[in-house]
Amino acid sequence: MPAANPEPSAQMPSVVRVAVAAPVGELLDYLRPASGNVSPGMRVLVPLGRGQRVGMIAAVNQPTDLPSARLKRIATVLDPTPLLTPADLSFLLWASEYYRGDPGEALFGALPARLRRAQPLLDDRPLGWRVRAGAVAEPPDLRRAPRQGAVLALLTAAPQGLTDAAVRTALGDCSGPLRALAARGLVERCRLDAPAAAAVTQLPQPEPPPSLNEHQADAEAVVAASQGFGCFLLDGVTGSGKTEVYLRLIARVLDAGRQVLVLVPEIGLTPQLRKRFARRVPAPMAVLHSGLADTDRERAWRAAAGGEARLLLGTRSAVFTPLPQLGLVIVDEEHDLSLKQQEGFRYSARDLAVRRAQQAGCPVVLGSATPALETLHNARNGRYRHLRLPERAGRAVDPEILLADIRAQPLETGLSHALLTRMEREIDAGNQVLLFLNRRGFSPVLTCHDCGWVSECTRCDARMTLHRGRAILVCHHCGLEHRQPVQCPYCASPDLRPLGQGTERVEDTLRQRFPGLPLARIDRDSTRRRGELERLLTAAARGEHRILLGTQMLAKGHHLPGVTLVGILDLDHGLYGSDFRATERMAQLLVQVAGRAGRAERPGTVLLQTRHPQHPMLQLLLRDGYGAFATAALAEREEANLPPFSHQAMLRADSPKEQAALDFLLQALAAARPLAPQDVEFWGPAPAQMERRAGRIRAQLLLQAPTRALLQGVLAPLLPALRALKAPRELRWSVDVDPQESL
DNA sequence: AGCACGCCGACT
DNA sequence: GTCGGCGTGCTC
Repeated sequence: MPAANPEPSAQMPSVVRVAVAAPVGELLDYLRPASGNVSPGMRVLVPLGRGQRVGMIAAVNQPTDLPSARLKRIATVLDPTPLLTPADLSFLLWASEYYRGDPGEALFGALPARLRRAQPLLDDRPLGWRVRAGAVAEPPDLRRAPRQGAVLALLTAAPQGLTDAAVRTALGDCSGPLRALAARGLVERCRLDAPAAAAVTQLPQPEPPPSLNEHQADAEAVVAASQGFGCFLLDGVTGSGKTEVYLRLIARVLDAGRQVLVLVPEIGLTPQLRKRFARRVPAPMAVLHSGLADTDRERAWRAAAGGEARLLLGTRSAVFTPLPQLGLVIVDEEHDLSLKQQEGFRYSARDLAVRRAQQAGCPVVLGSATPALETLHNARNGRYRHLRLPERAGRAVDPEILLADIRAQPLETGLSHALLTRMEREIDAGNQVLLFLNRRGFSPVLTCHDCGWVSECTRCDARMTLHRGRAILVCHHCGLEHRQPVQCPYCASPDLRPLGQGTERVEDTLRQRFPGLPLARIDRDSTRRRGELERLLTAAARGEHRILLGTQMLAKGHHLPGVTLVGILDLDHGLYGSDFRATERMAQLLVQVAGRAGRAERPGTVLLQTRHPQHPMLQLLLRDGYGAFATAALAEREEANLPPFSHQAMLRADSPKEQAALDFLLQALAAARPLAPQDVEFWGPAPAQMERRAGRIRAQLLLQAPTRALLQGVLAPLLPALRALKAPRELRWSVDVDPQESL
């Protein structure tokens, strides 16, 4: 690109390519603004249709196919300097192309909320007051307002202005007098040029690092020795000290003057990790996750982009944050589903992290005790270096896993006699017990004993869950709520019975069975309040609760040293689930939950209740561990030609109208077939697993190709074709490249 | 996503 | 005869 020639000749109008904050699906061409310079990464206001929209310059001096009559001119340049570097832009545009998203959505999605609108960068200088220029030439009579007089005198003595805090320190609370003076036009609000408040946290004296065991040291050395880009799978059992390896690598990279990006699956994990990093990392750190207020988010983003923050810890969207000196990327719990965005722009933060490291020419470390089969496959075929931490750090012993065959067993609210007996034993011995049940609420369905009525959702093909504490029926798929009926809505019988159990019901039973014993239920309902999850887990880690009962939330990376027994109430749906990833998910969950037990010196036991104790994959997992399970599961995938041995894209459609989604996907199939080589397969269109959800009828069409390149080769021309299809307004559709859920 | 254009019902 | 319902199509 001829950078030396910013003003091209008049005959060949060079054009600026702009990503507009509207779902137009492509970059749009505009003429340079009448005045002012533009560079990629600056935001602009552009005319679009009748109105005006915010846009981001993606490229300048570009050729165009468009007749000049259709070209409009950039109206306003919003930023004096680019918000994103060319490298940021190329990464974001690559991502939007790979996931077939809208470039505008990708670019603006990467910005803090205020910057998505036309607002300027946040001004972090402290607010203060100063005397208005020329206002005191003729001092007014303030004898009857001595406080105003005092404030005015104070500010006159400090013509550059004083912060609110400085005024308060000198004269106490003066908000009234200041407002009065401002109303008279004597003083005004201003920004003071003091150092901006830090968006970064830093502790002055880091803790000394513990020594590494041999495996940790080897793993660390391998990554540290790598030059430029390299992808590493840090495959370490729970408690093997992955975080310690991260910390050593982070220290090296920070010492070398570069930045580090650490991605974690969920907000729930950030406070713990943040504290641990803060104790050990002697450099400014910023944190980014969805729980932050807009301004905090913008401060963290700016600190990262400006290079003040040396370490950025965040959830999936943090992968898009500009980090000009990126020297290391870490993805913790890389197998976790929440690293995949499941709505709108559907990207995998893990896969993008790899791409990002490649672009930055730095190593990326994917850490997990239960790596995704995709990742293991990459490690085994040599694309990733496979680093193993086979031992638990310290003196911790692997938990013993027992199966409880619950066929034809009497259960007490889903708890077998075997489990209850063991619970009593551990509790009597003063230990903690963790119970895992991945179903919140009281019972997944309410039925009428007389007529057989069931609590079906009116908008979904699903049952409404009884939440007895709140006395409501809730649909977990669309959020619909009803008051808990006191009699059958169909036959008016009062004999309504909850069927099956969720955590709320198990909690009830346990409180009756172990009266007075401290118990914590940890699920989405009990941790709705901000910081509640953190509070409960901290208390749990201190041993305050003797029984911990919870869902998925409880399975993720929290250190609970007092737990000696883990009871898994029901994972059977994972054994025969219809999604081809169901067993992989089941195995990961089982190993993750099991990992909560016996992390300290006390040996742990895991008791898994199942109706399929003979299931071969379950047997394999328990006998030979996750690695052996994964080998067998990968062999099955290869046999069936499923990912990672093929590559998929899911086309989904839904509409309130009965046939519309299927009709659209039939058109899509007709459009796609001619674009696809022989070895690209189409499955469907077919109704989705839950055909009706939130009042919409859903269908899907799966594309499967032997390589990513072939898949992308079909998607590239297919998307414009789909946008051109005539579809009724109420129909919605989406593409999901590398879908993680195929139902 | 906006925002207008468009072609069929109840109003002055 | 119009005002306007929201179905459909475009935006450089």
